[in-house]
Amino acid sequence: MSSNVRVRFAPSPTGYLHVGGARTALFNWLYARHTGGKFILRIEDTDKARNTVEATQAIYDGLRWLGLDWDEGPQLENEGEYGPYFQSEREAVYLRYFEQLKAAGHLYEDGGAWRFRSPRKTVVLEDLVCGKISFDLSNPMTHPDITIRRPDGGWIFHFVNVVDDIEMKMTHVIRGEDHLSNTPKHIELYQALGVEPPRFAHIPLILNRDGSKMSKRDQGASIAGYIEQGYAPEAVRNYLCLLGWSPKDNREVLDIDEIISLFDLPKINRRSASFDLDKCYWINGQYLLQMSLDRFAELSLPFIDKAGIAYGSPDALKPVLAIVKEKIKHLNEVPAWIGYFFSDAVEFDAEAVEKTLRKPGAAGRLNALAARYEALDAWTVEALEATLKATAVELGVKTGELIHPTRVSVSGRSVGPSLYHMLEVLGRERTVRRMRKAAAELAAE
RNA sequence: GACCCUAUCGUCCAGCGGUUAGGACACCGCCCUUUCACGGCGGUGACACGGGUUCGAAUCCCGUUAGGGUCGCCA
Repeated sequence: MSSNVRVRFAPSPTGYLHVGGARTALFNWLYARHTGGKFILRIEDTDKARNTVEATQAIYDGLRWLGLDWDEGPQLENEGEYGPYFQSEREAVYLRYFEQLKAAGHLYEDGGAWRFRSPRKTVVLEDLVCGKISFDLSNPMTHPDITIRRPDGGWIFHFVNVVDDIEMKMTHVIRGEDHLSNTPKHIELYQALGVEPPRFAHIPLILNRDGSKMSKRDQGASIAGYIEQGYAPEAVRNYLCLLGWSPKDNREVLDIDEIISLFDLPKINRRSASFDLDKCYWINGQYLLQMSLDRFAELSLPFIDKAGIAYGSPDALKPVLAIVKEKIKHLNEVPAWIGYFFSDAVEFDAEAVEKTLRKPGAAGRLNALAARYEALDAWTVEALEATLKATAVELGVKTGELIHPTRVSVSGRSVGPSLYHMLEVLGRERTVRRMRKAAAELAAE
């Protein structure tokens, strides 16, 4: 399916990609993919002070991480036919439109700056999300003429935004509701330029749990934070889709292809949404649980490498990841869950040692089980379990008296994957050695 | 202050004139499991308030209140 729909995400470089911005980009992207139209990225860098290479990079990184690929814009082999896609490089275009407005008498000078003279009428907006809204702009006190050019020649957002949307042939403008009140002014500009305005869709804002506006410092505000904490991009994207949109049938964990086919502008809520990190966390766990081992390994690798775990080859990693995968909620937890599989320098959790290893008789039980394990024919999950249970009967203790000390002695932790699977992957030699070492250290105390 | 938007469990989302107001997260029980999770079952918990319209209103209208947004030579 293809169409003439053209939508854009037009961020200004601020050094990070805000979840609100990411969600706006996402909805634009969804609409483009749903309609078979084009998704355009344009960098609104008219504010030279904040405009840095790193700040722009953060936008690319965030969008790419979320899988929001753009069809026209920076960083592409073929940027597209309506470039440049940086406002800082579009001076000539703005000048042309500026002269056009001036010649038609829409502009007047004010202290070196240039203002647009409002026609002072009622402007009616047919918003795809908010419906029909009329704005009475007749009072200059409450609706002053907007400035479009500074005395230093710099351009103002309202003007360049409209000019670019005209030049880049946008059919729909999907943006945050914070622009709703600016829209009648933009429409006046379109009309003065003799251009039919695009269709507008103002999407609700994302707020904090307490209803306050989300700022850079708030938990979950920056996309970079999700990357660092080990969220799966598909999970965050899924969660963001649910903020203001739903498939209307109570389903929540949805494949992106299905979301694309179901997504549409009129189905977007009008109510602003509070950001719920708990739910995002839950969705992430669902994705981790359901994803393939290969994908899990791919996403885990950066965290494993960063922790400096010497795993040898990726093949050695797979069996370990396979048994911890279902336990993990955040990818950044992976190193702590797998470290003891790749190093004998096991970190012992003080509380776990205290509660299980230091119990009376633990050393003796570990040695007894270690001896049975050393003599075991087949090192399999089934044999490991049967032997442990038989040993417990022999010793006249509950199986837990064996399971817990064994777990802590080999992994240093009281939580982990299923014990028998863990031992199977760890191997006989290391298992027995670690159990005996722990027993010896306990005896020496 | 003016203008604009919004108002269903703590949070997200269903509901679009007749429902015991549904699902999810979180929370609390129980089950499963001798770790931690997953999973299963159950529970607490909402139509902001006041007027209309209607046989009948969470749903439509008006007002009040509350929250948010805009009113820049920021974007």
